[in-house]
Amino acid sequence: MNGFLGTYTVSLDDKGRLNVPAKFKGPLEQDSPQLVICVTDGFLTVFPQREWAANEEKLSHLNAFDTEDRTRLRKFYARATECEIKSGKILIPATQREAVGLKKEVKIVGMSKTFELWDPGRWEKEHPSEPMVL
Amino acid sequence: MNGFLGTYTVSLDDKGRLNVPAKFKGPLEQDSPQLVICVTDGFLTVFPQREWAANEEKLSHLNAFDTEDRTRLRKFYARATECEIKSGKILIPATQREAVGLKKEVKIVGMSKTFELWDPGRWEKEHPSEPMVL
DNA sequence: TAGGATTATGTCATAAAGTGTCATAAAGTG
DNA sequence: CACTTTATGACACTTTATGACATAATCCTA
Repeated sequence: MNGFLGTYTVSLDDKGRLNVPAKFKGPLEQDSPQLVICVTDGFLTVFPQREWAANEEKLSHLNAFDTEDRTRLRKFYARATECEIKSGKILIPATQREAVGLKKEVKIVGMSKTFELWDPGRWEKEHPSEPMVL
Repeated sequence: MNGFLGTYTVSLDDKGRLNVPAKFKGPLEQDSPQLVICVTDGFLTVFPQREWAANEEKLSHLNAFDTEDRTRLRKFYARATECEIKSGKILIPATQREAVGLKKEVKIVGMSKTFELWDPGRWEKEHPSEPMVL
């Protein structure tokens, strides 16, 4: 398994639930249904439970008594929400949908260990097609 | 075995499946049926599982928390899709077919470790026959 | 705290996309 | 030229995506 790969356009249902494409369901559900959704730079990042824990680990060296470190920690934690896959769907909390402007259509973009949710308009604007370079 | 060599013209069936020529089937299936198809510069690149993993390796120094690094990672991952050879055929996802303009006929071009899929028209335009020079 | 409103969840029906298999045609081989 | 392998199209069947709806949980106010 290569992790989350590719770009899909999927829909949110009337209640704001994301229909997770089949290719992402496997990896998500086998780990655990738990996941963390985090407001990043104009889009949402979805961490499977295990991956979130791994990242948290990396932040453990930061010092909660240091002002700058505290700011970094806060960025990480304050924008995150714990969610769950249920019946193959993920309910994206309204505040997070609004924070990045998600409407009916959503681009879901694999990033290997995590994946991202984008408003299609913003996605197009920030990712004009260019040749891939390794 | 010398890897993928040569140029063939093959067809996609009504559902967009590529009929893999016999010469490519062996190398593809003996490794593993898994492969990754990636939108490159106007054509598709097909990586056998193992080869993809090797390329991914090259990105391992990038930091998923850094905005710029993330952009590079995204270029790599977002254009890729995990696929599989099944019954000697590979389903090319509709989005990828559209991205590079594949219709019924496809040029399949060996590149040793990987191979490429081209729309014949574009192939001719970019590769007018000329003597080969090393 | 009861009741009404809002938000969440499960399930199903339908349409669309993906998959396996086979028959035939074409190409390659000795 | 007979035989084997390969490529292609067709079709039936399975899986997936989506919208809709019914039910359940939660929140809020009177």
